[in-house]
Amino acid sequence: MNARLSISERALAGLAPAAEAAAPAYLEGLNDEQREAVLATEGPVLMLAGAGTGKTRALTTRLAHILFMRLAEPWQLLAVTFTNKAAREMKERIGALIGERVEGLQWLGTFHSIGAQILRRHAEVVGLKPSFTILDADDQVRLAKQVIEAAGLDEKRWSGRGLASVIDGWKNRGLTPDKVSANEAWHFAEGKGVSLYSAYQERLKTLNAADFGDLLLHNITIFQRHPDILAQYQDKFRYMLVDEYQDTNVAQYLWLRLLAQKRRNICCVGDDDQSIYGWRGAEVENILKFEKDFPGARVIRLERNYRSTPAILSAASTLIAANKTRLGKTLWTEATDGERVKVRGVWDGEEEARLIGDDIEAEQGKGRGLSDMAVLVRASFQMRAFEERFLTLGLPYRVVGGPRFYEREEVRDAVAYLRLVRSADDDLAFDRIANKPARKLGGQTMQQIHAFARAQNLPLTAASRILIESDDLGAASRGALRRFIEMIDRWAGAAENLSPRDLTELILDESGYTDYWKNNKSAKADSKLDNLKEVVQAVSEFDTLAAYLDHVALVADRSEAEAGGAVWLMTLHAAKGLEFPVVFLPGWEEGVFPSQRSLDEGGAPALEEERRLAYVGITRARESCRVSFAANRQMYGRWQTSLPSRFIDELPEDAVEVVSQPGLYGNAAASLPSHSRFDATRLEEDSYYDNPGWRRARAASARPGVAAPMIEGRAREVSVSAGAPKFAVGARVFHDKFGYGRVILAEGQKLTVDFEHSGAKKVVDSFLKGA
DNA sequence: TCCGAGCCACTTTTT
DNA sequence: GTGGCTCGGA
Repeated sequence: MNARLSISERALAGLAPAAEAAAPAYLEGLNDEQREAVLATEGPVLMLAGAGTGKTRALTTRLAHILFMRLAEPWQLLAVTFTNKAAREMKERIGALIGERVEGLQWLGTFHSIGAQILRRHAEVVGLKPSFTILDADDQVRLAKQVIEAAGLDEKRWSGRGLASVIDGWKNRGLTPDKVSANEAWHFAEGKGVSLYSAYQERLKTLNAADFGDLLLHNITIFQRHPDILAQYQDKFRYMLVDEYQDTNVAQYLWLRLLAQKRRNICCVGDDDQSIYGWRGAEVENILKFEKDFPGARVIRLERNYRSTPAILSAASTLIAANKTRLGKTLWTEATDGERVKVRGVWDGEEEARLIGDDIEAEQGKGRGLSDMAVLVRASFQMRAFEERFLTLGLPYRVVGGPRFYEREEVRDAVAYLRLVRSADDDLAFDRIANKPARKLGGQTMQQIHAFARAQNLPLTAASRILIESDDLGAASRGALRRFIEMIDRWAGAAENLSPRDLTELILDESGYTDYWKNNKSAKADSKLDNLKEVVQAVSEFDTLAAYLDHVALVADRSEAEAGGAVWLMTLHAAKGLEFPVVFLPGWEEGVFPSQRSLDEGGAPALEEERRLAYVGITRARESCRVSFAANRQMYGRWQTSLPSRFIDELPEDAVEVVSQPGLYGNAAASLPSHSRFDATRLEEDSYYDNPGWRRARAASARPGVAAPMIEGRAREVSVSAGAPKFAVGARVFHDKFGYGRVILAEGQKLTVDFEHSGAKKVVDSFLKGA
């Protein structure tokens, strides 16, 4: 074991005869595994950190420790994260430990921001100028579209979006056009995929631009072509730290491996059970094969959980154990009590939203803060039911996600002006704002400019300069184009003397862009103007236009209003890394979660990823975790009957409490003339409720004492209303699925209707409208 | 240039 | 059910 002691471990041991006594204060309060993760500074380390096990603490302490021990200076540490938020938090927490030296951590950031930093220094190696523009997803799609157009392909059949995503996929896997296999080239446009990819890359070079994928891919190319450059970084980075390693894609993996090859002081932190980004290129494989990639790697498991109750942990652990491809670890806690995971079956999506709303109000009544509660959904379309319900209740809520500030039309327009002023070759920016506001540069004129630029192989601005001196354009268009180009030139000149803020104000004013929205009478105009002011505000925080534009492209965080007192509503993906005392997990139905589409497209591995998503969901909860599923759900305007999610069956019985309502099934059903409402649904599909989860739900609800309704009052309402028929025999009705018909038999809620097109069917009254 | 009709698709989404 | 996009006409 001694041989495996790291420099820092030996250093610490050598500090004093009693190492314990000499241990620095920052090691106090760490458990054994965390401490091991902090001290094992030398050689490859894989830190498998389960949910809620104090990962962030361990890794920030580790970095601080390296600095305290003077094993490296701040600028010799490479620490990569996926999100800006994670990078920021890490920096703050290290700062709290080491003080102002934290400012020297210039290589702490996201993969993309660090990739961009390196690329700016060696841009010429891959044919770019150091001032290259970073394109966002939207620009990428536009560019891809142009490439498809230029190749004369049917744009309906082959969308820009499609090409962009195929190219993205290749870039995520570290493939430059020459490395894409012939077989894969068929993934797009019948074999033209690769030539389109090459054309796309050529266009990027002409535009002096890089997309997100390029930021890393170009790095790899540079490292491979110039071993001397690689060696320089290998020497520089004495210690490397990678957060969320399970989310790395192949390109990121290759990048890391190149950099770590020499010193091998790489510490990857992650949790294979929380890998939920496979669909955008993440390879769980990376974390699974770490020990193979780095022989002699030390694997440290953080399994002691400080977040959740035993029942929540047991539910999560049992569920995730059904996955085959995992390294395996078991969370444990010293906590002993706490409530079990509640599983509730409801009639439909609306009722689910209503009951969760009631639960939230009940918790609030008990003194729980609203921001202590979160509703986590699989897909954003599920949010609507909750928003509607919360609005009705007047319950403050906050949606995390959605369109981000820098993705909004007006913000992108304003930024496009700035981009064009900074880099005249930025054709995408030119295209975007040349005629916004309208300045007589309509589609006709723009097409002529494009055609000329393409023929001469020039950027649009350069082409425009020539065109305004020629007679190729009509007098009106020529004048309009001249005024536009002169405006750009004037701003570019002004940029020398003005602060970014003043320049931005000047541009927004002189271009007429602000007036464009002032004159717009739509309801959106006000908020658009506000957002423009926000842009000016944001710009004024930067010393140079270039710095601002990089910020926009790379650090464009969603602006999350930090207002307390609101229930959280977000997707499971967005919830990763967060925790809440009370978590609601609605929509656990086959088809919704696991998502049918995911299963169709990804098969067994995709199912495992869905299961990991369920695991992430459950482990967000500290005290209370409430899963629910609906028997019926309206999707895309159609009613669908659904099966409880297989994940519900995978939860351990003893950690779960099934909470159901009378009137749905169980006791109250017995009081109905012949069938429960659920029996009525069985008429349509007999096997739906013949599965273990459902049988268990029924059995549990029949057991007295276990199935106490969560909200008694409401539940009783449901059961009381269960007997009242809504339509009389002979009534004309409308059904979403079957159309018009006439009621021929009524038994409580269960009606037999003779439909005009599909004949007699047994249906439930709630699916019917009067007609 | 702008607006409405028709058509389509529709998980997750950082950088 | 809904929103986004395209196309054609005013």
